[in-house]
Amino acid sequence: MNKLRTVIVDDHPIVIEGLKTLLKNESNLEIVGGFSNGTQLLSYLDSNPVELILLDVTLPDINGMDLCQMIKEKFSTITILILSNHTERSIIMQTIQNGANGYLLKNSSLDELRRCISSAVMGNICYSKEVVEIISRPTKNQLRNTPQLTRREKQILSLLAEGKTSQNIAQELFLSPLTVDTHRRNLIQKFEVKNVAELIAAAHQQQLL
Amino acid sequence: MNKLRTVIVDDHPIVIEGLKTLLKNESNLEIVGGFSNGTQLLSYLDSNPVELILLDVTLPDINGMDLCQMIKEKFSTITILILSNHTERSIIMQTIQNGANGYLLKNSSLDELRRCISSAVMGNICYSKEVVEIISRPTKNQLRNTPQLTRREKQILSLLAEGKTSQNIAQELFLSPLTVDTHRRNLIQKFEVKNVAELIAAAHQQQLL
DNA sequence: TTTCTTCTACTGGTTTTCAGGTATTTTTCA
DNA sequence: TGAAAAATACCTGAAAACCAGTAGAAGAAA
Repeated sequence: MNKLRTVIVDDHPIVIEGLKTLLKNESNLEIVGGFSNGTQLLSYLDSNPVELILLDVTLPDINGMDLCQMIKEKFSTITILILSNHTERSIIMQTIQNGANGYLLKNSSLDELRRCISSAVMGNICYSKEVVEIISRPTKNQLRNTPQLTRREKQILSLLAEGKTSQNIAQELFLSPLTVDTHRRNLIQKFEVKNVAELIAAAHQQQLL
Repeated sequence: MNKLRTVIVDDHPIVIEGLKTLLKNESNLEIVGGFSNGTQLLSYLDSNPVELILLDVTLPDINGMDLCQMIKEKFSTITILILSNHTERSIIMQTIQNGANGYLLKNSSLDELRRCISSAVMGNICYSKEVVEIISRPTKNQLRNTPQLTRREKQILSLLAEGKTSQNIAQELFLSPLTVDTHRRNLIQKFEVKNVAELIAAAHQQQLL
């Protein structure tokens, strides 16, 4: 098997150099480039074959998440590993959703990096250990504040999220609008929010929609 | 290394039997039980050591996502692999968030199952190939319909999601409430929704909040 | 410099929500 | 079977949102 042509993208040149040094003895890959912004990377990709990209999220011009998506759209066969300091769940999830094949924190060990590279190249999605924890953890926190909803309340909640008015909902469910109003009011109370807009946002955050 | 004590949970007894047969020759694991609902599983776990659970999402009493969370809270060392037919992104994501160590579709090959088991046991999160695709795919579809928002609109959108009224927002941004109203109206138009409730839901779906 | 976009602000009228209650009837389940 | 929880329904008035259209000012881009 040929060596994987690999590029490193990070806004700190030091990190690029560090990674180059760290990886130069790897038998299965060959660092063919290092870039400190997205534009450079994109123009390089246009004229050079690359198999693996180690990509930072924080870049001066295009953020790594968007960049990831752009690359995947054009060159779907390239494997992209995100190498970042961001520990927020939402960022991790979004990179994955944008097609990244893995997510590592920058303090990951070389072993983990190796492991993720080979795993990702084989088509897996691979996370470093801390990242696995981050992904799994938040649920409990979220669920702690999650109010218990009755069946009817859940139903009305989702209809509200569809932009329906109490009137509409009442018609749909063969209820009095006043009843729907009551349920709506109970929902707002249970979630401790001010109005339906915030209710929807809260419900979404707690994955109830 | 000892064999992994493994249980299978699925509402179809046939699937349980099938998996047992399929896995009985695996050198690294030993099937110690098969259950067709969550309650049975939970009471078994209370008095028997288990290292690996192959878990279905659709169960008659407790759904697999919730069950997963309950197990992880009590027995955090148990590895849980979800084995399901559900191909909806949201379900996959939620099982992972609830602590599952992997997600496979039931039509996965034995090879994939083997691969995921060993990967998951080592602390990874592992998906079967189709699942990787599902996770990565939707972005484009979502982003296609995403309206372009101006800076002000984004700002007001997120304030609306906090449950603030036009009045509140106007005060906060030193604007006329009428102006805020206009922005709100433009947002509702751009997203092609009926009201703020639906607006928030739509914005959330498109990861704008 | 002109055009386009964005941000700003207004009029006037209708509909809906929100906040404070109260109260009866079903379900649920211990 | 009896209590608790859930679902149903009502009242009132104020506040807020929604609808439809218009339009000037500032800034960016062509």
